[in-house]
Amino acid sequence: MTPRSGARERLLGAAETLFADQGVAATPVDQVLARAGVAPATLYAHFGSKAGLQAAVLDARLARWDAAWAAAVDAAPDDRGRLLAVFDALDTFARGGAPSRWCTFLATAAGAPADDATAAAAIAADTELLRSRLTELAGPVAGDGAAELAEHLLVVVSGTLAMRLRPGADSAVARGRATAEALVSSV
Amino acid sequence: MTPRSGARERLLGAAETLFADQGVAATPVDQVLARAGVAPATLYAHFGSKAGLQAAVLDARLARWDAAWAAAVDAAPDDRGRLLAVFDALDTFARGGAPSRWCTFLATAAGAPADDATAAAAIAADTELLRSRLTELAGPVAGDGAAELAEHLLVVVSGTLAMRLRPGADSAVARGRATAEALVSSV
DNA sequence: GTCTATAACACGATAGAC
DNA sequence: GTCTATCGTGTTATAGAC
Repeated sequence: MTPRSGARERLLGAAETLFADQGVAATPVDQVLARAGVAPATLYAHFGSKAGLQAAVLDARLARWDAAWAAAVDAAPDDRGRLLAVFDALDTFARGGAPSRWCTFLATAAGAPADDATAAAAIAADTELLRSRLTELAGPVAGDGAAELAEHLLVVVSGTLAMRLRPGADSAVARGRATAEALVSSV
Repeated sequence: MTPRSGARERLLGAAETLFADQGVAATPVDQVLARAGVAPATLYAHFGSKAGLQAAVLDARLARWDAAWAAAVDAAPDDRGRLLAVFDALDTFARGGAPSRWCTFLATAAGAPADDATAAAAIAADTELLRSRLTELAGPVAGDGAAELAEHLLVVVSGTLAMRLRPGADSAVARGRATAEALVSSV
């Protein structure tokens, strides 16, 4: 499916890992090049700039997150499980070969000036996916209150991701899920 | 109390504003110097490095946040209001002369490598303040469930801050408060 | 498309006078 | 303590050969 260009794919993979580990700003282009085993001019031929590479990484990553979440929803046994499957997906996404410290999209927004167009587009796409799918999945659980419950869960999912930056990051998803369960149960 | 050195105070103020607006990494030292109207050597005489300046900004900011939150708690009319006063404080803190895009401490953690000692200390101090005071304030509302409710609210507060990075940042605090109210009401 | 080599620049930090 | 001037380094991006 993906048209193969060895250098291009290696650049995307190297950049995704390094950007996630260290942040985009703290990752020199040289380091991406070294990890990918590619020459500078090749990177600029494909992506035009470091920002272009970053945008390509974000695109690829949103598609993979979308797929991972969809798979977790499919694997859940009932309506409630499907709504909470976002936490299963968060838990397994990193293990499925998607290196992440907390959240690529929030990190991009946080690391860029407020008016950066690339960052704004990335965080907007991620937010839209979260809000629309949560609303859809909340329907069978909350009926007319689906939009409101989805909005609550969007806050909780965002909070779960942010908790990964605080001490005790390892238990962030478990704690976030507990909060989400309390909200779902109160409907 | 604070020994006055005009240049020092101006540097702290300029750095707090610029770091909050653009992020630390995206803010060159030159820009802080220009805004403060101070020469490079003066900054290094006072703070030793850009990281030293950042640490000083974080210290001052945690103290101010602590005070602003405490004031909001005092102004609340009842136990439930005191527990939710953290949202009042979030709403008014920025207006009270504390420039912020989302959260200085989370932004510091997000912008630094995972093993950065300065960033880790800052986020740990902020987290400890949030957790301990929320637990204390949850006591009269939730009794034995205070610790659990506080943990939920810590997730929601973190989520509220993260929502400021998503589209619709202006309503982030209002939406976060609504989520918190749903949790408090379900106890 | 990919390479080697290097240009052009911005940044953090310092030297030395006052 | 504060200034002016500058150094050294690391970084992004490009030129030109293959």
